[in-house]
Amino acid sequence: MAEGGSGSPGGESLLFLTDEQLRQGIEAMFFAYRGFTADPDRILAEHAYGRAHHRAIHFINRSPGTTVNNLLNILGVTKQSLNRVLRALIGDGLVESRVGTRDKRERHLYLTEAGDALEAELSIAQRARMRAAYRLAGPEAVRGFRTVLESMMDPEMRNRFHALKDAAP
Amino acid sequence: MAEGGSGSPGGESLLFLTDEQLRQGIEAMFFAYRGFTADPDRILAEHAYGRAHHRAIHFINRSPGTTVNNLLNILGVTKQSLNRVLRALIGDGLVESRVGTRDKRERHLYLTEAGDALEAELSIAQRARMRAAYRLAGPEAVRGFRTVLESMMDPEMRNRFHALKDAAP
DNA sequence: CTTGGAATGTCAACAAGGCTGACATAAAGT
DNA sequence: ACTTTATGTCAGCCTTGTTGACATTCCAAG
Repeated sequence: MAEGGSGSPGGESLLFLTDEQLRQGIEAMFFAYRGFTADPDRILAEHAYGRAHHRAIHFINRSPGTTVNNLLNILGVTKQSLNRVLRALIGDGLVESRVGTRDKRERHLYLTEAGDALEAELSIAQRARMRAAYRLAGPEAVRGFRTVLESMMDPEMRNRFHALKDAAP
Repeated sequence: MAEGGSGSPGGESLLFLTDEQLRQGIEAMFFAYRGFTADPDRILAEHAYGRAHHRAIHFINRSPGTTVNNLLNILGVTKQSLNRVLRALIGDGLVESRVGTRDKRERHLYLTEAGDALEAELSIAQRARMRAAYRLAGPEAVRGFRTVLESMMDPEMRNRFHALKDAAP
């Protein structure tokens, strides 16, 4: 209506940009995300945790020693929200919080052995779903998948995503 | 660890199935979904609604006259949760609920003019983000994107997704 | 050395949107 | 006619997000 995405396509094949195609993409994102979180959600429920705990555990595992503030920016929640989750994880002995040596205001976060175990349980399940989808779709499709997802991110999030990627061995 | 996704790849190029690649895909999904919902979230906040309202509005628009139970299955929430959202939308005059003629137990849901207006506002914003991402990535990547997302869905959700697709003109 | 600002943590209150349980009503089956 | 099933509603609880206020601790600038 406003942008005329469903108008007559130009000379090239722009049929993949019609409103109907876009709507299907939107719905695909919705349904796929449900599948994406389904397996971890089941595991988390057994441990009386939620997605918020999963996210914290994931990114602490990804960047051991990360500060609370860094985690805050990655997760995009308030410190009060994150603090509630971290308190639970620290209290349950899954996460260790060490006062910074250089800057003692900072708390550096690490997974304990128990935290590592839960992280492994969660990520193995989530990777299994991902691996099955990747295998079924093939490498070509996976490249496209990654390309579109990156284009969909806010620029700031894209930077964080790349920073994480590049930090990996 | 458990499935050995990072072991030596087979004869073909299976490097896209390494744990590291899968982890990057997982993180890409997380960050992309944030972008995916960001624009609607902003609009919804102005109207004092949330994502739950958006989802209901989207699928009522997609299948006018759908029953509450059908919507329930698509959204994957309890009827009590959905009811709270529907009551608000009906009370605010965005959705109309008509008692079924054949089976009077059913309520058939329709968007009013006002509901249509909000739906348009939301979906225009969301499609704009999607369109930009699609255009940047190109048709080939979009095909891959769609393929991987479909493979990631639970089978039941994949069926619902296809049913919606095929119902479209 | 003092002070301002930044990083962290805590407490309290509140809202959105999940959930379960209890229940009313209409339709369908026996 | 009575029971069962399907559907929708209401009430209450929980997680996880939000703001606001405030204490603490420390670095760094004046």
